[in-house]
Amino acid sequence: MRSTAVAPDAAEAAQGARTGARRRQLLTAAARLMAEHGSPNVSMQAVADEAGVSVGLIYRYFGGKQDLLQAVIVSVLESFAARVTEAIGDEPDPVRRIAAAFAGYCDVIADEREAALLAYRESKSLDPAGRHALMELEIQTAQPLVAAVTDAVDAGLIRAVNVPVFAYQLLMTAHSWALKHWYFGTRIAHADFVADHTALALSAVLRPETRDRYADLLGSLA
Amino acid sequence: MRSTAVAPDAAEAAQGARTGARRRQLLTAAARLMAEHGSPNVSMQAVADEAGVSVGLIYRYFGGKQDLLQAVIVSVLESFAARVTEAIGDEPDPVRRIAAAFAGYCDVIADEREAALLAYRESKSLDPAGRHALMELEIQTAQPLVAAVTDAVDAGLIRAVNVPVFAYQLLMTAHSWALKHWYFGTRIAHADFVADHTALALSAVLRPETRDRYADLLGSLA
Amino acid sequence: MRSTAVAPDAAEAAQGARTGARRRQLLTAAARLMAEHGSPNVSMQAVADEAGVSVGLIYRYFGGKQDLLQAVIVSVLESFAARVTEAIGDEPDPVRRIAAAFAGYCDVIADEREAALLAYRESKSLDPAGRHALMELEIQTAQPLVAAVTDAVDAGLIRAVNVPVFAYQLLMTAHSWALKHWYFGTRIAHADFVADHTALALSAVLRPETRDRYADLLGSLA
Amino acid sequence: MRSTAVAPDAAEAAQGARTGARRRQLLTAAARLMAEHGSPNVSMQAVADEAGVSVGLIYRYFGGKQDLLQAVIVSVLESFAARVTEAIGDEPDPVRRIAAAFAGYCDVIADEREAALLAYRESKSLDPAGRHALMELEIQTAQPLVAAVTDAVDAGLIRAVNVPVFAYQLLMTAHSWALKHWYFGTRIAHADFVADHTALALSAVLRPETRDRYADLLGSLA
DNA sequence: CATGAATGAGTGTTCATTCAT
DNA sequence: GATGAATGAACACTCATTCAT
Repeated sequence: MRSTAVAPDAAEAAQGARTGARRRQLLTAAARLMAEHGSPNVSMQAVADEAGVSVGLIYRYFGGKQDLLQAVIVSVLESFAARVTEAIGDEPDPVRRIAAAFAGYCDVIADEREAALLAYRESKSLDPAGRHALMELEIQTAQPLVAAVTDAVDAGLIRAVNVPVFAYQLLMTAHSWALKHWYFGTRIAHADFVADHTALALSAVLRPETRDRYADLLGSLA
Repeated sequence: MRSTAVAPDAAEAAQGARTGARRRQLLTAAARLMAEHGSPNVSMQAVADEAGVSVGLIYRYFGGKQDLLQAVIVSVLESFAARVTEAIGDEPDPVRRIAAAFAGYCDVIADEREAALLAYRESKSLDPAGRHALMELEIQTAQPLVAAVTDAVDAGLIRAVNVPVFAYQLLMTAHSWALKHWYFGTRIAHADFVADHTALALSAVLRPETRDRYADLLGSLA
Repeated sequence: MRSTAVAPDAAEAAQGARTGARRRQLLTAAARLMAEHGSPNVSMQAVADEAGVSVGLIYRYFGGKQDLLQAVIVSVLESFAARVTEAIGDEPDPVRRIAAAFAGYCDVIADEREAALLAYRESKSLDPAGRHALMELEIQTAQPLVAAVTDAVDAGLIRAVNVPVFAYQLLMTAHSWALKHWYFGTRIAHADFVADHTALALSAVLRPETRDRYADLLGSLA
Repeated sequence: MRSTAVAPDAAEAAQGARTGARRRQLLTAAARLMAEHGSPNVSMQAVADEAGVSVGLIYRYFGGKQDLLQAVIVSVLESFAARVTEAIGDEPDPVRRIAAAFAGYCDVIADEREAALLAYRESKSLDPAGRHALMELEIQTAQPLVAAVTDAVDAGLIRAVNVPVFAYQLLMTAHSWALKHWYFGTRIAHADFVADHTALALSAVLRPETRDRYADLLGSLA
């Protein structure tokens, strides 16, 4: 180290920032390519080229290709979780919070359809530890929705459904826009897709006495 | 050779049978390995070993690895379609036919969980023609369900839902048992999973005046 | 053997004839393909297909691919030798016999240009014995020419040239039509090529006192 | 690194030099093996072993086996052209320049007999573009000879022969030392081969009035 | 920190050859 | 004689990974 004029901790912080930037740069490049072509069809050289760096550099920031793949998926899921949390905001009504969370999931996935498929496609080639980390992350991402459903049940607004089953149903529905985009893409607008599924899901669980209160969410099923 | 008087077409049939048997043998081996490890992680040598034949032989029956992969997926989907059709039987009531078809899908997928994931994971690496063939097949497989929903709407038994959206919702739900088995597997029995989702789906669309007739399908949501 | 009514030796002769026919059939097919694509690019399967038989059958008539290749080259060279001998006829004048032999070589090679290149291209992949056999054959094929030159020298019609050098010069010239066809093919008609080279060669060696006698062969160099 | 002040272009030049050295190293190894065994009988692994590097490295410098083969042939022909040009020197007399060029060709080919055969044997397996490049190169290589013959005709020193036919005759004669070395090698010394053919060729075309001037080139045919 | 040349194990694929029928 | 299914060694080529600079 030639320059000793910088305080160690400041240097570390600066380095940490630079390190974080590099990681993000590499993750973005890798995510773009892997989402488009599938991780096995993306060479480390291609990632390096996309990021505008040399191959060797990737190994300073990631342990290897598998590690990079896992980091990519984690970063994708984390960004999903963040966007969903933001989408819900501070809606106090549990039922409307369910609808908001569902819409949030749907929008995020519609925005990053290819990225959303990554986890489905590639988790098989992750090691058990990586797979477990992913599951934890996904459960966390689902948490806002699970909490909203629990609240709605506790508040007597909806029937006493099996909470995880119902919540994951909504999650899978959001995912299905990506998974079956070849089917839905040409048959229904995304906004209608979200509205229809919101109506279907709520129609299934709303107590008769609360249906009127959410008529706007039930649409034609009101 | 039992007899030299055998008619040529019988001989051809015998050869055809042998050829068909080999194909099936190879497809089975490939399906097992690819379902377990993912096609990119399965070498042709591994498939040959699993099938107990030499590598070269695979190329007599399939054009290459991609062709083999596609044949595996097609054969899986075809067997799914056949089993679903059989599961429905000749139920005359459209609503009960929906329930039967859904249960059929769920059971098939529960039986062959790993195989069901193949199409999701690997279709990215198929050529456009292959992908298109797969989509056609999946649409065909969904047909019984779509028809049942259409009949139920026409008969005025359920509300006027968007048929493909509702039908694919059920399909995705069936698939979700495989896609999220790490989650559901330890939290709910498959039979309960099917019953809960049947109840949820029907509860969402049954007209108030017909709910009583299908109370057995609605379970706790009746 | 069902039919025992045929005398053994007649049967053998018939069999020999059939065997010969098969060999020729296979050689023709192999020669066509190997001349066009080069022996390494021709599979045994391709030869079998071209000949309309099964792969296995080739191994009843030839020891393997190398043996087949050698047989092909030998058969080509033999047919060349036969055609050259025929072309010379019974010309009594040694000088005109040189010209006739040279023209014969040239014509044969022009007729079967691709076949003529086989020996040049493929002899490297023959075993020493095969290579030696080929050399013997080529020397035999050159014999009429060597004899004619020797006679012309002995008769005092041409200068005392180094016979093999001069004869092989003519042979190589004939071959050069095939070897450099990409060059000559678009620049000179084959008849002119032959005439020009006949004139050049004879002009080099004819004694002054005999030039007039062969003015027709010397053309513009007369 | 002698100095860190080295200008960028110097660094680039150093790298270019290293790259060039590697290419040459690989070309030399490939040329040696392919000339000896024929390109189809030389595996990339064998080339790598011969060059003392790993297989993968070859693909950094050449596009593949075909590209390597073509590069080998091109490099051989280029070195031939260079040596021939050098051999001719600045001989002013057109006839003597013909003799010098011919001798140059002969010597180069005698020196690198095996390499000279490469183009003949392997050009069939080149793609059309590669073949075309080779033809261009060969025409360039022949240029000094063609020019010399043209000059000799224009100067009235030799008869009005068909220039390309006569020039290529000489070229083919030079090549024939390599093509038919199994024949000539044991029958005539290379120096005599060159002298005899020089005499033959000039004897064919020299005008009577100039023969005396070149008696030294005509040898026994004077 | 950053580069990219170098490695070598591993891949999909071909094909000469054999042999049961 | 004739077939063609089956073999398995060999090939060209790729790419994750390392390390000298």
